[in-house]
Amino acid sequence: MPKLKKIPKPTITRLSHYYRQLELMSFDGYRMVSSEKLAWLCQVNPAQVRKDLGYFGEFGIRGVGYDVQQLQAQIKKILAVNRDWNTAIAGLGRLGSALLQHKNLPERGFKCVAVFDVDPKKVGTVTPTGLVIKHINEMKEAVEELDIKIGIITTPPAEAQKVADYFFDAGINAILNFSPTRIQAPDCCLVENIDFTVRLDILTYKLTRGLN
Amino acid sequence: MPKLKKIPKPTITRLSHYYRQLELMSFDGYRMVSSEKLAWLCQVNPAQVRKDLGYFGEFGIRGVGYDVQQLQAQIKKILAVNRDWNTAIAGLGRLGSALLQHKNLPERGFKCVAVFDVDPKKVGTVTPTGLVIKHINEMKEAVEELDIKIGIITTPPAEAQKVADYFFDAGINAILNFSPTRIQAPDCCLVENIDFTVRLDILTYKLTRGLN
DNA sequence: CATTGTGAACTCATTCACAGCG
DNA sequence: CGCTGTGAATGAGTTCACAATG
Repeated sequence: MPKLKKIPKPTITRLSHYYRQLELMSFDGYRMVSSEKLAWLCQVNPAQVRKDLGYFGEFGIRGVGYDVQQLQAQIKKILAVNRDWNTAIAGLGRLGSALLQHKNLPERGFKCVAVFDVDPKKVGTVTPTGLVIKHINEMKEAVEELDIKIGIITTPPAEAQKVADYFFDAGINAILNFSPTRIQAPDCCLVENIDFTVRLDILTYKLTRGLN
Repeated sequence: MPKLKKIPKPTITRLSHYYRQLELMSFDGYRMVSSEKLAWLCQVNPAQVRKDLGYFGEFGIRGVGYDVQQLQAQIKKILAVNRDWNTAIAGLGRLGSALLQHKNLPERGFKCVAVFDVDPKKVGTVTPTGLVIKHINEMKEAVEELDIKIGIITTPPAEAQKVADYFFDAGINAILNFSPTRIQAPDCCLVENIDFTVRLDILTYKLTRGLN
């Protein structure tokens, strides 16, 4: 019985990692897994695994462990990835195109159903995935028509906020932002940032201090 | 005088954000900034900004604020990005190619000086940036010769660990991993992961719970 | 006198340790 | 008996609140 307690943000991140490992184990034919083994695979503490799962229910069998497929299904439901999610990519440079054709995303249920740009050379042309590139001012109609739930921003930094505002305006309230910009969003909206240079900065910092 | 206290990991991430905002402000001609303004720009608490900086020294002027350019220079030094860092990309699919040609990275001093793949169709050919694609078993020599410090992995997940091991073996101990794989690394080595699907999972989770 | 720098208070997250149970 | 589930203990990180000061 799910304790109604506040769930730590890092728990969600870890659930995603558990999910992937369970997927791999399932592939490899494993039927059961202990918190210890799953923890080892995800490089966390076994108690952490049990606590994380404990926020959402009792999924294990004492003395035995967790049923791999069953736990996978449970986490799928928790993360709400037991369904497809339509996405749209704005900014069809090299990075945007790479994401568009990235196998991983549709496999996991993230379908890119629309792409936007402002470059007149691109707008109107067809992507390798068979989508006609739309102008960002066509966003509102596209979002409604195609039931888009997540906006992915791969524009240059200078354009990112503008594009985000278009997305919000079109009724999207979840954004995955690849541009190195802090996006200002309304309270009702979510932004997840993926910023390479921040991660590289962390590496250089640690490389020059005595590691860790 | 830098207090010799343990520095929280999130502090480094935020320093990178401060750095970018200072860069932008510097561009826009601002000379001074208060912790309050910088905090607002980075969407954090002003006390957080002061505490973060406080770990490394006293950079401000009481009653006035911080000198934009000076603070920028200080953070540059802290993050060790006041110099160039040579990188290598392994896995020249669409994502790897996109990163290779990404303007942002060389601008910030991250120079890709070598690229690796295993595909015989790719090895030996020349990238748009003028690099001859090498086979991963040529890594050791390349790393020494070209003084590569950071390895970037953009291979499919199944190859990631193998490529990481090649990197470690070649004497690299910092890796930026774009494949959705938990990489096992020796204690002396650093891995930063950039995993889109985890971030998308966070969005879907939050979208289906009452936001946040 | 506005704003920094920082100990102290607080909030959030992880780990321990063991009771509960199949 | 072994492993889960969880309250209690610990640890990490953030925010408060105010003294220090240019």
